[in-house]
Order: sequence, then C-alpha cells, then structure tokens
Amino acid sequence: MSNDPIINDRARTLLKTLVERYILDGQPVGSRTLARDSGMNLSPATIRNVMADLEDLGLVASPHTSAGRIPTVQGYRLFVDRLLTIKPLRSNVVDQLKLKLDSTERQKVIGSASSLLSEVTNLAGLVMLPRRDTVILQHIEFLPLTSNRILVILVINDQEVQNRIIHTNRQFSTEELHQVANYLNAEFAGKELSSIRQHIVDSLEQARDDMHTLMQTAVEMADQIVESSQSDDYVIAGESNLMHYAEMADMDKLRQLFEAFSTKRDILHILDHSIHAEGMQIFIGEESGYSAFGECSVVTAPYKVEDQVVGVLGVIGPTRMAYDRVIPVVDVTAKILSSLLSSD
Amino acid sequence: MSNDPIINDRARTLLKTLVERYILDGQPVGSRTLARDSGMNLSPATIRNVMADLEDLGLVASPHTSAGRIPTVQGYRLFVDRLLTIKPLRSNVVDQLKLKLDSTERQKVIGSASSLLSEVTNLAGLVMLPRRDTVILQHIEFLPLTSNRILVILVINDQEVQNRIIHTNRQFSTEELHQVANYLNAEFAGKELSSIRQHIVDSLEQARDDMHTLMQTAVEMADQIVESSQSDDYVIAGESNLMHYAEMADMDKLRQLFEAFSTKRDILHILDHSIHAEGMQIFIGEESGYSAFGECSVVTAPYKVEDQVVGVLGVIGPTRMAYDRVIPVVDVTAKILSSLLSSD
DNA sequence: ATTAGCACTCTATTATTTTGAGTGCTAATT
DNA sequence: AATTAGCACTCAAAATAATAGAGTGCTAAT
Repeated sequence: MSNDPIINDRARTLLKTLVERYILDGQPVGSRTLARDSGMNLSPATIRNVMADLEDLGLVASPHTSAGRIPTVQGYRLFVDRLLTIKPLRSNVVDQLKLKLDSTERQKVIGSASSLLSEVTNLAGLVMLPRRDTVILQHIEFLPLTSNRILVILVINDQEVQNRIIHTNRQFSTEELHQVANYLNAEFAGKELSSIRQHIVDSLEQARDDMHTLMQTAVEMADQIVESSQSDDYVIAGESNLMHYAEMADMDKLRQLFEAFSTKRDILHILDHSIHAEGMQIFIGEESGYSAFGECSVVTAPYKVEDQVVGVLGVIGPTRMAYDRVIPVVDVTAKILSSLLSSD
Repeated sequence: MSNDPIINDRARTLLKTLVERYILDGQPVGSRTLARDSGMNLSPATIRNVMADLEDLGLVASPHTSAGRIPTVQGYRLFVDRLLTIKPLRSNVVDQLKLKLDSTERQKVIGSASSLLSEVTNLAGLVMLPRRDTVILQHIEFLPLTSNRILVILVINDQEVQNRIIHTNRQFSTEELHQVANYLNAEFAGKELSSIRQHIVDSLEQARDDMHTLMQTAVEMADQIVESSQSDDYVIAGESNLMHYAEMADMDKLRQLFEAFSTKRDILHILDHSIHAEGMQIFIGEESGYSAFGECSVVTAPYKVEDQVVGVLGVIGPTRMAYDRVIPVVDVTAKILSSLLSSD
C-alpha cells in the first residue's frame, strides 16, 4: 500500500523526535530544540539541512518561514507505522480496566467501555454497537394487556429481547394466545429468521386471520431487529475532552465535529471501514476522508463475540494525540470487552 | 414570591423594547436605537434618564460606561413574567410537530421529541424520561438458555419489559421453569412491587433453594426498574446548536456546559424542580443555581400520561433566547407528547 | 560531511493612535 | 415639571507602528 519515502536512520530518528516533541506541546519544533532533544550530538545547522530534506519529502512542514516544523499527515503516518515505540500498559492499569468493565451490569458494558476509553485517554471514546449476522428465533411469547392490546415478546440469539405492543381487531384470551405461541415456538424456535419469513409468506393464505396478524407482527419485529443491526449505531463518551485541545479552538470546526457526532453517519462510515479490516486501524487527519475530522485522528480496534468480530471501538482526538499510550489502551479495551462478551 | 420593582408604563415599554432588541442581535442597546425602536417619540436624552433609573433598579446594566444597556437577570425576569407577548404558533407548525412525533415508533418518541425541540428552536432539546410511581408486576417468564443460563423476562405496568440473564448452580428444565413461573404469576401478578418484596422476604426461609434464586432475581430486577426510575435520566439533542451563539464563545464555559450535559446530575436537578411545579417553568441564567448554566436559560413544561405528570421536557439555550417563540413550542410539544403517550 | 556565522524573515507582543458609539450632566425649551 | 439639545467626557475596539525573538537558509570555514 505505502511505498515509504526513503530516508536514512538519522532522518528517521530526527523525525521521530520531532513528532514526539510536537505531540508533547503542540508547538512547531525548531532546529535547536531538536538538537537538544534528539540526543544525537548534531548542531542545529545540520538538523536544519535534514529538516529541509524532510520538508521536500512532505513529511514535515513549517507554518511560516521563521517557525519550526510540524509533522504533516504523511509524517504522522510514517511515525505511526514505523517509528512508534508503544508503551505497554502497566499491568495494574489493565487490571483496573478489567475490573471497572467487569463490575458494570451487562446491559451497560458498551456504554462503560466508551466512558472508560475516554477517561483513560482523555479523548472521546467510541464504541460501535455489536452487530449480529444471524438472527435465530429463540422464543416468542404473547401477553394480553387491557382490551385489544397484546404485548409481543421476541427472544433471539440467546440474549436479545425485543418487545412491542400491537393492537388487534378482536380480543384474544390468554388461552388462545398461549396456543398460538406454542404453535409458533414448536414450528420456528431455533430457526433462522429468513427461513421463517419464507414459511410465513408461503402459509399466508391458508392461515386463520388472527394467527396471521400475530405471525406477521412477529416477522416484522424480527425484521426490525435485523434492520437496526444493519443501520448500526454507536455510543460516544467524553466529547467535551476534545475542547481542551488548542487545535479545536476554532468554534466553527468544533461545531462541525460535534454535529458529525450527532449525525452519526460519517462516524459510522469510518467505524464500518475498520470492522472489515483485521486488527487495529488508525486514521490520521484527512485520511478519514471527512473534512469535519480534518484535525482529528481515529484509533480503532475490533472486538469479538465468540471469536467473531461484531463491532469496533476506539477513540477520536486531535492528530497530535499520544499514539504510544492510546494504541495499547484501545487494544486492551477491545480485548477485555471481547472476553467479557464471550465468556458468559 | 416576587415584589416587582415599581416602574411606570413608559419605563416598562422601554425595557420591553430593549430586551427584545437585545435578544435580536446580542449587542448592548443605546439610547438612540431605543428611541428609534420604541416608537414612542422620545429623545435619546429622555431615554437616557429612564435607563439610569432602570439601572438603579437593577433591571439593566452596561458592560462599560460608553456602551448601551443590556438586561440583567432581573430584567429578563420582569420581561418574561409581565412584558412578554407570546406569539401563538401557526397551526400548520403545530400540525407538523404532531405529524413528526406521531410518525415515529413508540419506543423512540422521547428521543424524537428532544430532536424536534432542538430543531424547531435552534437550541438544545431536553426530555426527561418518564417516571412511574407504581410498579405493578404484570407477568414473569423464564427461558432456559444454554447450560446454566436463564433468561428472566419481567413485564411491569402494562408496557415495560425488563430482561436479564442469570446463572444458576444447576440446570433447570423447561418444565421446571414453567412451574416456577406459573406459581409466581398466580401468586404475584397484578400486585405492587413493594408488597411482593415483603412476601418474598417473609417466605425466604421455607422456599426451596432454586425457587429462591429465581424469585430473588425477579425482585432484584424489579428493584432495579424502580431504582432506574428514581435516579432518572434524560435525553438531550442539538447541543451543537448552542455553539452558534456568541455568548458561548468562551471555550472554557462551553466545556463546563457540555460536561454538565454528560454528567447529567445538575440538569436532572433542574428538571426535577420543574416536575413538581405545575405548568411551565423558566430558569434564567444564574437562577438555576449552577454556574455552568450561568449564561443559559432553561424553559420546561411537564408532560403527562393519563393525566398524571410523569416527566418534563424543554430546551436550554442562551439567556437571550427568543422566549416568545420558544415558550409556545415547548408548551405545545409537551401537550402533543402527553396525548401521544396517553392515547394508546 | 559538518558546523559556525550571519543576514534575513516573519510572527507575536506591546505600545500608540484614532475612531465612534454612547453616556451623564447642564442649561435651554416646552 | 418634564423634555430635550448640546457638549464634554469615557471607553472599547480598530488601526497603526515599533520591538523582540525564534528560527530559517545560505555561505564559508572546519
């Protein structure tokens, strides 16, 4: 995919130092600072020469003639792909993450993961809701409510429950409903949704009218589940963290970003990209293809249920985020979430 | 409650004009502008005298000596309480609101209401989730999943369904579970939660162990529902709208505000206040008692289910919001939501 | 190949001036 | 007695100018 610019060891080290420094304090880095930080015993003049080369290669840029250099997107890319030394998380941090996630109720793990990501990294945390590709009907149940209203409960895939209230033309007795449910359960429990729909469609004409209504509702609900799992959704936490960063000072940019968060579409598109690529993904600045995220990077990792990738989580923050710390956090969180979702 | 400052008709009209003008363009209003806008045929000099009086009364203030006047919180208060002429919504707007809300699925009405409020007012929309004071067990159901996992489904108050997976020490057969469920339903369906808990506690010792586990889980789940209805929650939409307003330009203030949104506590406190007061409520600036909302006003209205107030909705925006337009929107939305939640 | 040295560039900071909107007060007017 | 014209005054904001300093690129020496 990427044919790296050819640069020698010295240039690499300098680029690395420069990026690290820039990530640290967000100021353009000058030759003198770099000379000091790199620990290479080179004079600023030499460094200036190297910088000129790196600038020609498009890896660094200077905001104006008399400022230091800052990394370009390509500079970050090279840094992230080849120069980055990732700091392994201290094991107690891992334990802490595990503990916090483990102690939340099952229904709220997703949200918690998002919050955790944001807390630990001081960026915004993202977790895409898990999707399932197969929908197997586990159980169906009808409960009579007052007058002509019936509560339909659908259990699919062992865990998920969907419920809805429907209105019928006539009143059903508990006994009647029981019968219908029994029939449907006997017939369809354990089957895949698509095959059930086929059955229903086939038997549509000959079925009794009331039965028909109920069955149709059930299929509709199941369809809705499938649909909602395709149109996807995600949870975000700690957006306000982003307001700390100087590069977000432009109110208009910031508004665009926040609007993108609530529109969801673009974010989902990025996350969707990640779900198809094995392993971690990093989008730096404009790489994501959306101008709203121009100054932002997104770091993602897929998470699994029963060894099957079902979603993606990650963080979004300024391009000059501390990748060396963020990457392992995202990685580990994905693993913890996976094990948590799979184990029981 | 409030002993209004005594001001004559002329002063009132001028204050009204001033507030309206300030709401319109956010600039301190000078005597000349006011002379023109008020339509009273007074010279700027006269107006200056009146303004001096209003300033003494604490109704207006000037940012500095050579600027015009802006309303103080007390000024807004007087304006809102006594001077405001509310623009009735055009009926097609009402219809539109109705239509949009009516066409969303029942489960998403709350969220929709919030989005609608924000869209129509260009502010942030808030809807507190409905709370219920009585929890009546309607039905309980156990479904065996793989190995020792059981899905417990709890139906309360006709509509709400709560489900959770529990782990048991031994495996239960479908038949067994059916029996337990039947017993529990026969015994407790239609009863109030608190009385059920009493029963369970009483019969705790003599119950068989497995039964005990299941029953206890059921009570726990019900408790959780009650708890979640007490600790409350709300939905917010359109926060990014707030970034349009000049008075939110201070990034630090803005961050505090957004943090308050995600912390939820303070917002909930404000909404909670409103739920106990019949009718619409308006908190102007510091009146809310939270510094994070210093520059903001909150307009709320309660909404009902079956003539019972169950929640509050409203908007939050800068103190200089267009109260005359916002108030009817909030009012009408509350009414529409109420009728929608009650009708079926 | 590296570096010291130097002229040069450009931003950021601070100081200075200018402008104009708006006030408060006083004296004239109604 | 209320209103208004007139005027001196204030102050923020905008425009302009002056300064400082960080950093560069290039050349010539090492």
